[in-house]
Amino acid sequence: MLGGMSSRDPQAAGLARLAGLFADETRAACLLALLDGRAWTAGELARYAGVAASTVSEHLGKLVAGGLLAEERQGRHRYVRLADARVAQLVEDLAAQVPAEARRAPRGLREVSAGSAMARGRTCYDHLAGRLGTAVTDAMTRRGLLRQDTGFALTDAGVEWFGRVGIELARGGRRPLARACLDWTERRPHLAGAAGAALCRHAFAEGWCVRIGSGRAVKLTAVGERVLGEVLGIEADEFRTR
Amino acid sequence: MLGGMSSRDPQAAGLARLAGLFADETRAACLLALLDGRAWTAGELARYAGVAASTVSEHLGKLVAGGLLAEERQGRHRYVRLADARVAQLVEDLAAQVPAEARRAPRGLREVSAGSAMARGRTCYDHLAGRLGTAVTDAMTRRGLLRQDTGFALTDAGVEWFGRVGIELARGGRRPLARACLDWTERRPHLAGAAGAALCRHAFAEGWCVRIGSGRAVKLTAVGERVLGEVLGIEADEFRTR
DNA sequence: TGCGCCTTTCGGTGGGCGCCGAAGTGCGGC
DNA sequence: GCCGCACTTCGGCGCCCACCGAAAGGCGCA
Repeated sequence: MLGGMSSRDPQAAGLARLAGLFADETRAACLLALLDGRAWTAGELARYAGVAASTVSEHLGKLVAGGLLAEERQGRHRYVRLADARVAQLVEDLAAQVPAEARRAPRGLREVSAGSAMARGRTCYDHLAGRLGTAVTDAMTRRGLLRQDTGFALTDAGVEWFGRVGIELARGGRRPLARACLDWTERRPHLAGAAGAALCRHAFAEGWCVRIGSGRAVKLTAVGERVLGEVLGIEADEFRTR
Repeated sequence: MLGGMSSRDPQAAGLARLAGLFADETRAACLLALLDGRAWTAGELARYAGVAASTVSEHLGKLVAGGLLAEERQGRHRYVRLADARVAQLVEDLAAQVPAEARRAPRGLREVSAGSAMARGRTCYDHLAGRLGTAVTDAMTRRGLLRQDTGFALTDAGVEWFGRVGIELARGGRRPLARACLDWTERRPHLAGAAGAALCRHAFAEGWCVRIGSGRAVKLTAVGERVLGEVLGIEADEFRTR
């Protein structure tokens, strides 16, 4: 009936090719690392993933060719980052389906404290995640700014809230204003989309939170704790206990 | 530095393993076929994918072991279907990222007419898609039953509408009531989630639409055209023109 | 009970690909 | 202008895996 079976169904072939980009442990590790939304050099990724520089170079070539990464050459460095928010969402969606038992149990004091810092707060591409992210999302839901009972959308009061706090929402773009992103550590949704990104950007700009070291972990400042208490009514211990 | 590099990062390993299930053209073709939400036998999938029965049998074993498919043995037949709505959403999400140019251009009159039937209306796992799906979604948005401007959620009026039409919404489940599903043919979102599934189930039960032959294409009946005009104000030609 | 269909198991084959080290290229710094 | 560092290219190795045909297993039907 058919011999070599070259290109039977382009849809299936495209899906397989796309999935193939994720289907390698080293490439998957790179994509997960890049979920912090920042640009990494090839060498950093090689050290992070524990493979030779030549190996990671080939992987990055495939990921760029496949449209998942954007690259920027600066002198002798090659910086790569996730191509756009759609790619970031795809990585999130796939990672969220990974069975929970396949998570790493931290070994040693160093990893435990790094892990708990990540659990407290971190960036997820361009928005806030961890307990910090879910606490903000829950508070917005409690206050009627966000509704999750019939889907996931800002309410009119929520749109107004953004304006009152001084965060500009870019309407009209192709990107949805609000969307749910499943949190790995909390196993509950937090606010993503254009509004989540704007909120995160504002939080850093206003000093509500700062990055811890060079990682994706994020720490709430004293200012941030006070402001979030004022504008969202979040109690201070909500960021610590669960 | 490191020899075998066994299990470096369980998260990355899990992601790679999951993606690996999609990363084969034959398995991808099976998953896309199963997106119609129904159960297929192993033999049907083998013929559809154009490979030997023994080959598809091995693939199904992996997909079941990986949790993507559920199987049911009936006599000498092995029926498989997508494990749950989460898996279906994952397949949709991945398929939606496939570059548009990788779509199959239909060849021959038979494929053209089958393709246009699919474009008019079809099921997408457990909800309606194609022009039928987007027409319903657009009408609900126009009437203020669904809001897409600040996310994607039913409004209070929308919840009430479901009750008035006689569709029971299962609240309280883990599944979101409304969620957007990107349509391949229309390139626009349509209603998915628990509400989309309930609407689709109701539409079939009330004879608003029927399946064409044994495929996933769906045809609106005269009754359905009239009822949708009454309850959503959809003009008849909205299903045909775009 | 025996035949036929659907499915599975098994052995074998070929190709694809992830990995490395070594050599090469280009840029920055001393 | 030379050295060093970041990255890339290349050759080669080894493993994994999709594929098939042949044979075996299980079930329905006559």
